[in-house]
Amino acid sequence: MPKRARQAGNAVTILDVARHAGVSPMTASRVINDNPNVGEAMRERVLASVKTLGYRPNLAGRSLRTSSTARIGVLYSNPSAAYLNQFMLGILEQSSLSGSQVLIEKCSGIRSQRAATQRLLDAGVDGVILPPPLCDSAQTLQELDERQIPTIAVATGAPQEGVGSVRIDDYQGARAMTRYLLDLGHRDIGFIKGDPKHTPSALRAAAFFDTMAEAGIQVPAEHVAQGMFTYRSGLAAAAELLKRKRRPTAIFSSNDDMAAATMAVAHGMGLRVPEELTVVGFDDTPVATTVWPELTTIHQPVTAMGRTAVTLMLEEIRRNRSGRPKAQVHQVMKYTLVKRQSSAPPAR
Amino acid sequence: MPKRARQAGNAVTILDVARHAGVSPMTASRVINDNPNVGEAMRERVLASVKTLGYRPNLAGRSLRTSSTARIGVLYSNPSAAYLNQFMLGILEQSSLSGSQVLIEKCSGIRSQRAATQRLLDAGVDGVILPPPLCDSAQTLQELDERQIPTIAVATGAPQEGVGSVRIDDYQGARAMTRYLLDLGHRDIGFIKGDPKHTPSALRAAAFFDTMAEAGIQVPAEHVAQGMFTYRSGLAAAAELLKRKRRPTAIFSSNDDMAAATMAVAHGMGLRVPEELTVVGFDDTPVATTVWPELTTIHQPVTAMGRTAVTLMLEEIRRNRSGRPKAQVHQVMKYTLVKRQSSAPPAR
DNA sequence: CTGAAAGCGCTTACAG
DNA sequence: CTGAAAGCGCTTACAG
Repeated sequence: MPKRARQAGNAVTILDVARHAGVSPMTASRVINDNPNVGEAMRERVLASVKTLGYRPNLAGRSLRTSSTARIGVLYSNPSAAYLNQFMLGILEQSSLSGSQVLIEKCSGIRSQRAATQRLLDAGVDGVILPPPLCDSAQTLQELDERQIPTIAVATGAPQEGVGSVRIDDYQGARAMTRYLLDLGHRDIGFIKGDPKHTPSALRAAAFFDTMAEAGIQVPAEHVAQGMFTYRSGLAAAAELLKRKRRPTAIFSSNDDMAAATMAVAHGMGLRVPEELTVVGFDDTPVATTVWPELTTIHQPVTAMGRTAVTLMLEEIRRNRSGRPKAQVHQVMKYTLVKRQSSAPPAR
Repeated sequence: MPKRARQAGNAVTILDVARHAGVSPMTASRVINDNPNVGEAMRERVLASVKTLGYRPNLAGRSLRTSSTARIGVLYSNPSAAYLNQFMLGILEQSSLSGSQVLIEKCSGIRSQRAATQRLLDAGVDGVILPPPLCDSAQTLQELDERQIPTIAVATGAPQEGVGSVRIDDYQGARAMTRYLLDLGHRDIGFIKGDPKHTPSALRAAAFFDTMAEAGIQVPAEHVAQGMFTYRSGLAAAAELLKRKRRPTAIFSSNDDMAAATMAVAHGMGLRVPEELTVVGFDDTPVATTVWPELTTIHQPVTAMGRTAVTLMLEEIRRNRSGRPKAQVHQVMKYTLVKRQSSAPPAR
C-alpha cells in the first residue's frame, strides 16, 4: 500500500505520538491524561513528542470511549410560542457548543406530564430543565426529586430547596419599572396583575405596591385589574381600568402580551400612546417590538437563560457522576429596563 | 443491586434501533441521514423505532467516523425577532443533529453586509444560508456567487439561478386563503399588500387578484391598501380600508403583523371580529396566537424550513467536497391554512 | 510501571 | 435497495 503523505485535516493521532516516542499508545495516553503510573523517563519522551508533533487529542475519539455525552431533557407545557422559541435557542446553542444532547418533551395535562417525564427517563437523560410554567409545578418537581434527577427550574419566582434555578429578580425588575414611571411624573398608575398560579406574578405586584407606597402613594383598588398573562385577559383588564372615572395616566402590565392588548384598547378609545396614556410591559418578548408604538418593558435575557441553564446542568451532571454532592446553584440573571416609544411623561 | 433496564447515560444506539426495526445498522444509518436509497417500508419502520426508542445519534461516534465537521454560516439583516427565533431553532436543531457548526452574522447596511460576509468566509464556512429579506439581496447573492460559496435562500418568492432555496408556494397559499374567504360567502374583500421590496409580496397580491377575478369579482381600488409588513403600516392601511364608504366584510392582510394591527383598528372602531369583520393573515408567526381572537392564517413551517435549509446545505457541501457538480435544490414546503377564530361568514 | 486487545457508536467503501 | 466488514481515535480492563 502506497504511503500517503499527511494531508490537511489528516491530524496527528496518539499513535503517531507513541511511535515517535517509541512507546505503546497506552503509555502515551497515560502521559497525556496525567496518570501517575508512568516512569519519569517515558513521560519526558512522550511529552517531547507531543510538542514536536503538535499533537492535540481528538475529542470525538475520547468522548466516544469515555461516553460522557450528557443528555439533557427539556420538559415544557404551554408557554407562549415566542418565549419557547427564544429559550430553546439558548438551550441548543449551548448544548451544541458543549457537545451535549437535548431531548424535548411536551406535555399538556398532569397525566401526560407523567408520561413525558417517563419518556425522558427512558431515553436516559441525566437531568431535566423546566421552563415556566412547569418550573413551579409541585407535582413535576416532586416526581423528578423522587427519581433523583438533577433539575433546573427556569424563571420561577420561588426557587425551591433541592432544585437549581435560573431567573431574573422579578421583584427588583418591577420595582425599577415602577420607579421609572414615578420619575416620569406619573402618580395615577394602573396595574394589571398576572396569572396568580405563576410565581412571578405575586413578586411583580408586590414590588409595584411597595414602590408606590414608598413614594407615598396609596394605589386605589379601581386602578388594579386582574389578568391571566394572555392578550385576551389584557383586553378585559385594560377596558376595566380605562373605563373608570379616575383614569390612570399610565398602565403597568405584568407582561407584554397584556400590555399589547392595553395599547389596542387605548387605541380603540381614541387615546394616543404615549401622549395620553403610557403603557409598559414586562419580559420583552417579540410582541414588544411588533406593536406600535414599541413597548417600554423589562428585558429578560431569555436566550442567555437557556444557555445558562445548560451550563449549570452540565456542572451538576458532572458533580453527580463523580459522586460529589449536589450543589443547587441559583443563578440570577440581569434584567434591563428597555425604554421604547410607549412611555412618556403624563400630559398636563 | 437491582437490575435497571436502562441507566442514566446508557443510551439507545443505532444498533438498538436497527434491532428494533429488524434491519441492518446501515439501513438505520441511511434513514437517519436522509439518504434517499432506502425503500419506503424500511424507512417508515426505522423512523417508528427511532421515535419509540427516543433515539438520538451519538455525535462523537459520527464525527469520529466522518471527521469532517461542516461549517454553515447564517447571514441575516433585520427580520422580525419572532421569525428569526423560529427559524434559528430549526437551524440549530438540525445542525446539532448532524454535528455541523453554525456561525451567525448580523448585518444592517450594505457596507456592514460586506464585512459580515467577509467574517463568515474568514471563519472558513462551507456555505451560507440567507433568511429573508437577505434571500433577495442581489448584492449579497452576487458576492457569494463570485466566491463560489454554496448558498441557500430561504422564503424567497423568486428563486434564483445557481442558488438553492427553501420556501413555500406563496401564490398557492394566498390563493387558498382567498378561496376560503370566498367560500365563506365574502364578496367585498379588502387586501393589504406587503413591502414591495420583498419578493413574496407580489405573489400574494397576484394570487388574490387572480382568484377574485376567477370568481367574477373585480376588486375595486378602494379595497386595496399598501402596507410594509410592519404592525405600524398595518394600522394605517386598515384605517384606510375601514373608513371607506363601502366597507369590506373581510380583510386579507399579506402578513400576520399587519393583520394583528387590522384587528386592533377594527376593535377600536367598535367592529367585532369575526362577527362584523373577518381578518386573516399570512405566515402564522407567534403573534397570530397572541392576539384575540386568534388569527386565521397561512402557516409557514418556519422551523422545519430551518432544518431543511441545513439538510440541503450539508448535501451541497458534501457534493462540493466530493467534486460532484452543484445541484441547486429548490425545496417547496407545504403551507397549511389554519382556521382560527378571526374568520366567519359575513353578517347579513 | 508497561503493553496487547477490545470496543465506544457511527459511517465509508465495497459487494451483492 | 440492502447488508457484512472495517476502522475513525481514543481509553478501559486485563495481563504481565
